[in-house]
Amino acid sequence: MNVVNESPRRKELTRLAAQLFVQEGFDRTTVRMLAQEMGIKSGSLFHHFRDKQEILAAVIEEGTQNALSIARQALEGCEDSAEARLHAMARAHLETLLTDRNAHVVALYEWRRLDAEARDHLSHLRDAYEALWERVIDEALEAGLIRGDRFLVSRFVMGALNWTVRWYDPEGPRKPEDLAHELIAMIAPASSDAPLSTKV
Amino acid sequence: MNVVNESPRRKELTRLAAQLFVQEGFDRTTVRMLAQEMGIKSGSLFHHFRDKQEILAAVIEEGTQNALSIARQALEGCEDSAEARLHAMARAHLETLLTDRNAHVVALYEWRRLDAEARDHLSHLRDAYEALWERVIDEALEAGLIRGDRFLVSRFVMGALNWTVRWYDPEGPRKPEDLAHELIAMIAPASSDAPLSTKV
DNA sequence: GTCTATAGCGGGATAGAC
DNA sequence: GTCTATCCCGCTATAGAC
Repeated sequence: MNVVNESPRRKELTRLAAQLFVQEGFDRTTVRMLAQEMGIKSGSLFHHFRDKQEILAAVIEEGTQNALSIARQALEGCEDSAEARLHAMARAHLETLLTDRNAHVVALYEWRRLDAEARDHLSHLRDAYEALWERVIDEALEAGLIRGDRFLVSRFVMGALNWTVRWYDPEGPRKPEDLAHELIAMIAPASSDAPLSTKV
Repeated sequence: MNVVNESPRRKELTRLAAQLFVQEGFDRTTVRMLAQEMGIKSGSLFHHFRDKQEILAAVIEEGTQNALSIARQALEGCEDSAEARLHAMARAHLETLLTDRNAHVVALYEWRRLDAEARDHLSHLRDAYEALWERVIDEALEAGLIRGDRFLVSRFVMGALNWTVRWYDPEGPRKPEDLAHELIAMIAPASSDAPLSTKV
């Protein structure tokens, strides 16, 4: 139902909702606030969405879908070294989180607010995105760029990236790309250099 | 006011509140739910706390204070290598997050829900805890155990640790200590070995 | 597709008896 | 320190006119 109903109007409303959800959190965002931001009255909102839950689901679907396609695009553009691919992935992730500052953040931080039905419907999307991450991590492990457990490394790296939302200052000197670079420098022993002797 | 008013009763109520805040989130936890968990009626709750905000502040103060003293304790017990200290710090952090599963999680995940006054009152506590982290990171940098920017490394490491709350399974095979070990193995090139030739 | 008006509910918090 | 009773408010969602 959501996947099909993609009128430009609805997409625009979804974009505005994402902004508010990031600023205030889903629970504290009222339908009145949403309506005002959209330039309509609260009653009119329910012509576009069945209920508040459906707005959240739309935002999260949009956010994950977007992150997924941007990440895929970034990876297509670099088939070279494992390090370049890891960097591209981290950079794409951070840009959807910190530059966009919208739907992807909601997807990560308000996932638990989805009802069972929506979680069920959207989990395959999230899984696809995480699978992309695990593949890139795998390549980096095989290349000897990093070391450790595949699962744990993925979680730690994504955690480090996801948490940037809490402290990153867009007005500051560092760009998302810089963060991506620094993170990889932190976990890859000899960045852009010979692999380790001890392969895992 | 909060600092002084530390009756055992209030402490117990704070502990119960922390549990609910973790499970449901602050916004979705009603005073009626809190009261029921405490075995009293909702009206009685306001004999112990002025309002719902004050409960949150009490939980976060407790959680941060506790994390701080446990971390200090852990560091006192190991004055040896920078790696041992880093490990002790990560382990202490994870245990207050994942074993306790209580106030420290609330302190991290519901900080934004504090009103301006409470944030002002509690920020020095949070700063003290983060300063502890930065000191340990500094030592590790100076020892050549890890490399990178002091500020960014701190944020990345804390982010990786804080995000574990989202995926860690207490029933699974891995203990918090294992996670601490794996994280350090990921960022320290030659764990428990000679330092790098390239000091930062 | 948007409006006004409002139903219906559940939230935080208070008052005063015990 | 806890109870009952209740106020008042703001929230989500609906109904029907335009």
